[in-house]
Amino acid sequence: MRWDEIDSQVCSIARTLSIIGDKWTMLILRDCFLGVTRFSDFQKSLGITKHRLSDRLGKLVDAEILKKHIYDESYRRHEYKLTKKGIELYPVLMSLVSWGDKWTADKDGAPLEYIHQPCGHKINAGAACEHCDGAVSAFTVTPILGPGIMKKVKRGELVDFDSQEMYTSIKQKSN
Amino acid sequence: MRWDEIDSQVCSIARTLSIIGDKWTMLILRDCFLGVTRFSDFQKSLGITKHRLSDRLGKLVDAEILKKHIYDESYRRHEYKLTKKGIELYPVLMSLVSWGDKWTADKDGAPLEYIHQPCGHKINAGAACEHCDGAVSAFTVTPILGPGIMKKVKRGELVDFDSQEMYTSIKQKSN
DNA sequence: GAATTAAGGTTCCATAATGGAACTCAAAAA
DNA sequence: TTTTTGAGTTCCATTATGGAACCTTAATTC
Repeated sequence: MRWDEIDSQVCSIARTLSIIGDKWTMLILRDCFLGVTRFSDFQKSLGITKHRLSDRLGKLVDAEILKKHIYDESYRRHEYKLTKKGIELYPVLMSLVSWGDKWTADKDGAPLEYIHQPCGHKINAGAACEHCDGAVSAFTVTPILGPGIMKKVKRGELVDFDSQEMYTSIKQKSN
Repeated sequence: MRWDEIDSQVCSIARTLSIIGDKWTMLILRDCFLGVTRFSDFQKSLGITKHRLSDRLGKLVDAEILKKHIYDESYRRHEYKLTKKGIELYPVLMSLVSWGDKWTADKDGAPLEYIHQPCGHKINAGAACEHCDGAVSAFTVTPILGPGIMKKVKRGELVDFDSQEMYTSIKQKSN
């Protein structure tokens, strides 16, 4: 079976992966959840080639996971924003984060941590807040810089880390 | 940036995807959680070519997500079993299922449903049981056949559906 | 007001990943 | 003795990807 036939399987996982199971697509979505909206910002953050990014964004728009909005008529420039369908992919991303934090993190710890707004505590597990058991969604969580970034910044590493600007803007939002 | 450099990103999602972000790997893991252990069963269920399956299983073993056990010394035949590290990928799979059930299911509904053993109810959301709010893990859930399979079977479709045997064995386990 | 820059792409080509089919190998069954 | 089965490998044609260069429109800079 070729991969482009995989969505014919009677399986929600196969059908989901036929849409977002591409190598780059999940990282594009990660950036979306962190507030990235413009073509050039995705490209800087990911280091993906332009034609590949163009193709992937187009497919996400086709799948109605992202929507293209024009934000400057004279420039004809747009931003890509998550739809409701896209926002609901949040638990997928969060569960990847949880697993990655536990099993792939370097000695510095998690690069980002996630705060559950209703209760103010860090989220540890897949899609439930350890502290209050409340439901977790993209709207109730704020990302903050975690030790995995902070320690490296303090040590002067990450100087030409392309995503640093992004993380700085996150930090400001969370202050 | 090439994909094989992606694990250098300071991001748990990127590092996780560098291990399991491959097109087929998640589907192999899906089968693992459904109880598939043998090379030929993976191949039948997935329709993946043998050399690709061989490569992917090898990488999962290298990543310590699967462990190879010999189950028949004279035949030199083995089975692939999830390690603790692998079992903890369960929330990732469950969140893909939830999203897929909601956004990609056909009119028949979800192909499989998941029962939370402690309370006996279906799981709806990412990683929490709707009914009792208890924690969800691979050990406390039993898959049963959902309407998306059952209705097709009743209509006589799926006759040469390769995975049918697998689903039948699931059904028996859950009876 | 000519040249440069920026956003958001597209085109071209060489390299890498993948699918399909055929082949291997060892042991058991017919 | 031949065939079958599990678990792979090898070979080759097709497809996907990365890198670099190019394009277009509008704005800025010299």
